[in-house]
Amino acid sequence: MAKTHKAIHTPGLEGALDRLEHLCRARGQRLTRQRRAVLSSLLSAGRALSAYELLERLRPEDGKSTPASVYRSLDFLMTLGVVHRLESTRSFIACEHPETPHWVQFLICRRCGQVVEAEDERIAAATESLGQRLGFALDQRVVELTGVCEGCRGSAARH
Amino acid sequence: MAKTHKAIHTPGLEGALDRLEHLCRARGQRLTRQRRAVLSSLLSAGRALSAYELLERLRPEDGKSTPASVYRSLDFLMTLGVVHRLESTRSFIACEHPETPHWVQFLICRRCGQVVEAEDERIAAATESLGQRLGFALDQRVVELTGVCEGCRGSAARH
DNA sequence: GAGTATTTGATACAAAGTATCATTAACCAG
DNA sequence: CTGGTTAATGATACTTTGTATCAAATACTC
Ligand SMILES: [Zn+2]
Ligand SMILES: [Zn+2]
Ligand SMILES: [Zn+2]
Ligand SMILES: [Zn+2]
Repeated sequence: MAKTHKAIHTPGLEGALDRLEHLCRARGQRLTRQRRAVLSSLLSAGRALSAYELLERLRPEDGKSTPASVYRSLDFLMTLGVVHRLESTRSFIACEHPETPHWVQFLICRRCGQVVEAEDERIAAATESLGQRLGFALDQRVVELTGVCEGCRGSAARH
Repeated sequence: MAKTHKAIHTPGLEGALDRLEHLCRARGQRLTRQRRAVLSSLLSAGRALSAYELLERLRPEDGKSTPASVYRSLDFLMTLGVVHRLESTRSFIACEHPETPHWVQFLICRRCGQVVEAEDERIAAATESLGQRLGFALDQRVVELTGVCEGCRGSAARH
């Protein structure tokens, strides 16, 4: 009944959890067990998960998680910027470079589900300038580019 | 019991329905009453509607519409390019310039719900080039920029 | 270690989207 | 203007995704 963390070796997991702790402290917000579990689950998944997939991964460790509580934790982690939501797949993914606040773009492979988080300055500049030109004060930018990744195209001779 | 169309005067409605007819004919696809009704309902709404809002607007004229059939019509109209789906608000909107196939961006006002459909070349070029750089063959680009429109900022002195 | 405000658990529900299969209707040919 | 054919719809039931409410638990401060 050792209750030590499972020694999953996800690169950067420890660092990410430390960062989470600091972020919470800096903002005077509480770091709860579930918030930690949600982030760490997303990190070790290594891919985007729906809220309910996430819930299932939490269950073994924490049988009393509910959809509402998972969504609450996800919302919290998103305001901290350490988790992003993919609108076009209704799923959530851990941020790949949460050091800085950022406007990012996602590239999503429709075959293997791989998601790459990019931070392209041309896109950032172009969207910002479009917003200004049309008189919008933007506060959220969803840029999700779906297609087929290189690997999948390679292994797609037929079909 | 006159079953003539209601004489709603939405600018461009007739033109849009004609275009729909031609598109269907050109592709050898069927133009059904419901498909016409869905497009015309979206057009006269003049804003984005959720599938269920749309369903309610269809009901008075066509009491036997169901969610499934509405979604089917929407999917059809989207493949034709005359309707777009807004991922970030889970809603649908008639295309504002369906003449040409296009990659568009949406600006969405979070206060009044206004949606502007833009076709910005810098964004198109930048996203395409990002895709190439990362090895993705893109087939879908979701660019949805949310903020507050000029009008709403004006009338927002307080709050 | 106790106090307090925040978070969570439990429950129930709302909203969004899909599967299946028998029936209907759009289109075409004649 | 018939039918005949095939794609689309209707009916039904269900899955997935997301929220509201309020009492109980817990993270943080002192
Ligand atoms: Zn990020
Ligand atoms: Zn792939
Ligand atoms: Zn359009
Ligand atoms: Zn507005």
